[in-house]
Amino acid sequence: MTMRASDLDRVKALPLFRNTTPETFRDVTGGAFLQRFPSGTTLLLEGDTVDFLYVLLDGTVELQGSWKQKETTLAVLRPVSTFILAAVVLDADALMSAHTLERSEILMLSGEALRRTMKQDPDFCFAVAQELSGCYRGLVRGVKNQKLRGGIERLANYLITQRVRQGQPETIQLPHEKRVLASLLGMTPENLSRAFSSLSTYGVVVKGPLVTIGRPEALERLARPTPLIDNHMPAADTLVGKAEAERWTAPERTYAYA
Amino acid sequence: MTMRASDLDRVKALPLFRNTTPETFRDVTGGAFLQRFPSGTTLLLEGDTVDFLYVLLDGTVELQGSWKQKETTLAVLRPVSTFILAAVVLDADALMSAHTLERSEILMLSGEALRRTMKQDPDFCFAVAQELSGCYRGLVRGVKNQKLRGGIERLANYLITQRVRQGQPETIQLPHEKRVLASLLGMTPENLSRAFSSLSTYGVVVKGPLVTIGRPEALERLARPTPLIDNHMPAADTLVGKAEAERWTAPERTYAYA
DNA sequence: CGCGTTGTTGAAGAGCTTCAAATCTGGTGG
DNA sequence: CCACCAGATTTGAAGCTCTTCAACAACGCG
Repeated sequence: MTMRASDLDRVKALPLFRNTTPETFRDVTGGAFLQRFPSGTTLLLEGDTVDFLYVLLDGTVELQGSWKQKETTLAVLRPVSTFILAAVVLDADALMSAHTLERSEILMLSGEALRRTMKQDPDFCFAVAQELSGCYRGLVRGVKNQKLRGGIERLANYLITQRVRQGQPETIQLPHEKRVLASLLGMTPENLSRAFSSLSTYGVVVKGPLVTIGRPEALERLARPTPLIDNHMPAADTLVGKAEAERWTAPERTYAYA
Repeated sequence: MTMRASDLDRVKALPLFRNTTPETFRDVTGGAFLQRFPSGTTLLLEGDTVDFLYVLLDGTVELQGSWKQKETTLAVLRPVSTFILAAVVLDADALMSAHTLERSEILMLSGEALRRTMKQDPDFCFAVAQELSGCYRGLVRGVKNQKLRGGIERLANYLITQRVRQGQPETIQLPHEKRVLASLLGMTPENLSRAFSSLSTYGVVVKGPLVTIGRPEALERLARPTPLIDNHMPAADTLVGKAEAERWTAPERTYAYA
């Protein structure tokens, strides 16, 4: 319950709230409360009624879906991210469950208040629509990634995306356990392990959570990232020509829950 | 360009417009125009700038994504459906291409006008947010379907969904070519053909576009449909108990582009 | 009726999963 | 601080699923 002013500032900095008036922001965050959860806590189960918009302020949250004893990871969230916005807007049941992968700090905003405020403030409502559009497009990218690429290709593209996000270092750090990554990429842990081995041909060396990408160009030739799936800006020197470079200008925001 | 009044009525009946004021409806449909396209026409390519919200009034449209000479079907739309709403809201490039599978009638609404109207009418903006939420949730279902189920299971569930939508007849009709269905289900045409054969064990008999489901209970035991993925209401007599039945009450609208 | 497209079937092989066992690793209690 | 343990990762072997290629059959449109 002890909410630091800096926490609210971080929430205010989210695209969803960046341009809201102070009044609207107060309306939405009015009945909000901050909670701390230990690692491994289940926040929400598939099918649960959703009463709050969650905002992850610190820690890591995994969203997953399940069927017949199988589970799959739909997204791994890091601060600062909102989640289950769509269920809140529709006042519907959750389609995925959420649980913490680390000790986490989560702000819970009243869904009721959010819907009410949307109807009062068209600018805020528009921001919600934009956020939802971005989430939707993130999922479209995810489906294309899943249906059009094989496991090794998905891993290769994942590594390239991470490299870009981490500032193009030679060695990147995997942001979570490999079994979670495997589930996110739609494969078994064993298969992920073997996929990493296959990539040694392309200069990829794995040491625990550290992955060294020795020959980025070789990896990119295999991965063939595209802005229509991967939504990131690659290193300029890996691009073939100006025409191709232009396709990469102005990447959208990334939506982690995609 | 000849737009019948009945066409506008059908658009007005869409969830997106059902509760809008006549003024707002006029604002959005103001500069709209109706176009007729022959079968096989490409309406939009991945990466294209999107200037219009499309409304399919008659015919069939396929949405697909591609990568490295591969293509996959993301949705098959039938009247009355809107598409590429998310790209319009963000004024962004299309992530999927669209083309007609039959001669089609399509209404094109100005994206500019749509965005302007959203900012003026909070109720309409809220309706857009609801629509986007539904689209998002449709995709979440799609990802779960794709990642958690094998090919035969996806086909079995597809057949059950069709049976429900067509009013539980013993014999259903496939709404499009099998190769399109295969792509939608994320498999090759050959594999779909073999999947149909496998289902003969469960009372499924295929004759061209007609599929007879001889033993629905057997098929459901294999398919195990769930409201957290399939979003339809099954026949009451296939449910095991009251508790399970309750999980199926109040299905959401279905979003075909999911 | 003919031809091109669509659908089916067979065989081969690539990709992925499962099971089992052998490390490896991080975190905990002493 | 260290030994220990549970869980995570890797590796191997076997088997299943799915794709690919090729050939053939069926269908539908002109």
